[in-house]
Amino acid sequence: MVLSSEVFSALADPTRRFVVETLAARGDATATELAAELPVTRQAVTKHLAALGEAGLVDAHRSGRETRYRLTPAPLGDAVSWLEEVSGKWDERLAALQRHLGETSSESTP
Amino acid sequence: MVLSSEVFSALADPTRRFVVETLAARGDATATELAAELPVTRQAVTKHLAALGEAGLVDAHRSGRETRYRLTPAPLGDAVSWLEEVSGKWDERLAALQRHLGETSSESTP
DNA sequence: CCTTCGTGCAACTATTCGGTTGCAGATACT
DNA sequence: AGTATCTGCAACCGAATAGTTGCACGAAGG
Repeated sequence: MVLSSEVFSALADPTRRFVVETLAARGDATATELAAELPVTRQAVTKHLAALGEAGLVDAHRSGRETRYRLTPAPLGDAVSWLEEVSGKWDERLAALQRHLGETSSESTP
Repeated sequence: MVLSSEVFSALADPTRRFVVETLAARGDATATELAAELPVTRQAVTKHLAALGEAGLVDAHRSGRETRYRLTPAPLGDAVSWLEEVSGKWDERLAALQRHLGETSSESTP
């Protein structure tokens, strides 16, 4: 179970999550457009977009003098897989414990 | 869609993810036990466990002179919800775009 | 009682990170 | 052509973070 660490790191920052949400809703945006809705400068947003790009969550398309960023949500699925695998292991461990308690319910109860 | 930022932050660190995986598989562990399987000191693991605790992913139970940590996986579900909501929005935006392209396929294409 | 084991707390360090300012290069508009 | 936008790159700064070492304290066992 070896997951790209960058996905969770990318999603750890609130600004970056806002960018992801906005891209999911609008489909498209430039760094300047995103910065207009955020309390940070355009360059900060550019850095965040670079981080998201390294995580494979976003890719850039330059048309003319503006660069539009788009969501590539595949890594989100990887993250979900990891989370569900962990949750699953935990649940089955709990179930095993319940079963064990049932089997030994007639034994000593310290 | 306001998610506790701490969940993704907690999961951003590889050591912390290893701890979560281990706790999911074993159900129980002390900081010293976890540190034995990691290239860091016990104190580092304790700090990581504190971070996971702040994110609500772990809670501590002291019995005698040892403190055992256990997984509390509820926040993982919150993270999955957020991820699926974003993915969902993206998918429905894609579908809307497809529909739009279908409707306007006979119109002018500037 | 004394030793040992496990833990918790504090101080300190190096690196990473989010953010800024400043500037140069390319593209559109009149 | 000349000007106005939009972008990208680099340097710099403060705060957070992952890690360490050192020490003191409570619980078990001889």
